[in-house]
Amino acid sequence: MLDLKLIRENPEAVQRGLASKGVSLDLQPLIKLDAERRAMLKDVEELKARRNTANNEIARLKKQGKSAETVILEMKTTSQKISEIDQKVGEKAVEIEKKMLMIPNVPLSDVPVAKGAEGNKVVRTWGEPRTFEYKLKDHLDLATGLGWLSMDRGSKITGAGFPVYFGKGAKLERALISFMLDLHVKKHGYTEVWPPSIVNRASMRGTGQLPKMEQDMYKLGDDDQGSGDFFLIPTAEVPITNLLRDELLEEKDLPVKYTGYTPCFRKEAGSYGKDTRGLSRVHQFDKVEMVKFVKPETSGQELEALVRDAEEVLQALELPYRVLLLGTGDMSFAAAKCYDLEAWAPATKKWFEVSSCSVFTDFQARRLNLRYRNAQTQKPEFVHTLNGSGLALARIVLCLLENFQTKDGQVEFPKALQPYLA
RNA sequence: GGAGGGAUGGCAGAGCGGUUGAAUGCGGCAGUCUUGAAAACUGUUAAGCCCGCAAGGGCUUCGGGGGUUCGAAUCCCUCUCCCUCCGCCA
Repeated sequence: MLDLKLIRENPEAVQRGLASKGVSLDLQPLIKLDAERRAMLKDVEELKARRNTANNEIARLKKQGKSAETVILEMKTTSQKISEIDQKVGEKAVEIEKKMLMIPNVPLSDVPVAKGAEGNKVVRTWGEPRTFEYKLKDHLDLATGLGWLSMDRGSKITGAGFPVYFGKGAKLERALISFMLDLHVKKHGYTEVWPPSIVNRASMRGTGQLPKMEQDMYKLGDDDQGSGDFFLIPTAEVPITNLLRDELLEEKDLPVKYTGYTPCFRKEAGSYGKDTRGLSRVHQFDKVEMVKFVKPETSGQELEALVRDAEEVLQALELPYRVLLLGTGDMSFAAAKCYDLEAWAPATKKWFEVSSCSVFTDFQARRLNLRYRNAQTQKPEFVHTLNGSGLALARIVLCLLENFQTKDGQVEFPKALQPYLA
């Protein structure tokens, strides 16, 4: 959520920021609603001030044993008026919030402005795509042939896009999860978290998946209005970031760094037929995520550190990759700045996004009502939140299979992984 | 699933229709003492919103929503969550 005050006082700048994200949204109706609400608020607050003094008056009169009838009579009509205006103010506030929740975050000033993916910039690459003197199988043929993966059986028991792993394929998932968590915990100083994979509506709203992207989420329960409905998480970002929702942290406790594994569930509505072979785009996959809560002034450097933490996994796995700084047109709803890591798949001959590292500035913190007490001013301020995949498994498996297959159709996994596969 | 008890400030915990925004303790901050620290003592310390250049003023908030009342942290209804006991269960 953006700061309403910012929108009120600096609508042009906000409008420009939104436009760079490809969002054409007229802020004027919102600004008008806000002005109307504040005007009414002023009226009702005056009435309430009068009521408060009258209440004291009544109490005093009663204590003295005098009659308070005239004041009470006056207050009857005043209270009536108050509740009428209060209701209108409340209606405006609901409308305002509804609009506010639909407005995306604005990009930071150093994000390249572009309409679509063409604005993305490769900021660095690591490793050389290997060349092979023998013909490569793509990951699907390879893994299916080895008996490690079955998309067909996944379709049978659930539906298209739900992979089933067997034998070494299954163990590979477990190995990657352990390997990544160990790296982030032991080397990068994150605290390991094992959260639920089902969250409530408030959590989905807190990180920004709702209300905008509801059609992309798997939803449980049939209660559309109430708070009792649940969602399967699309990423561990949701449960882990919401862990601290509605809390007031101490500055000395920042940064808070969590890492956790969860399965991820995505409907991927509207992306059928696009890049869907094998493991490249599935409805359920495993992911290790990193989440950070930081002081605002450090969030820039924390983003760079986050990207490096994710890169280190790829380096340890010896997978050639490139780092993309996303342009304004390709960024997600809540992000202010985002780097994607893409690993090379030599048989499919494509770069696959295996990590996305973003800073959300105070956008999520506002929705989450997550603040810290500034040690100097002693005032609560919103934290900045960040998260990044470290990394997303299905596609990493895809890349590992294609990069490390041998001439005889086997797979020789990178050294770092071998202790976990033993 | 059944039966009870509870939810109050950063935390712990009083209050149970009218000077209660809320006692007290802890924590935080400032000071006294001290070579310095600790201890002790003194003072101070909620958040959000609105008006205002500011000084300052006002409103709201005692889990969420609704109701009763001139007036609700306090009474009623409802939802959510937590605790205890019983049942069921990996």
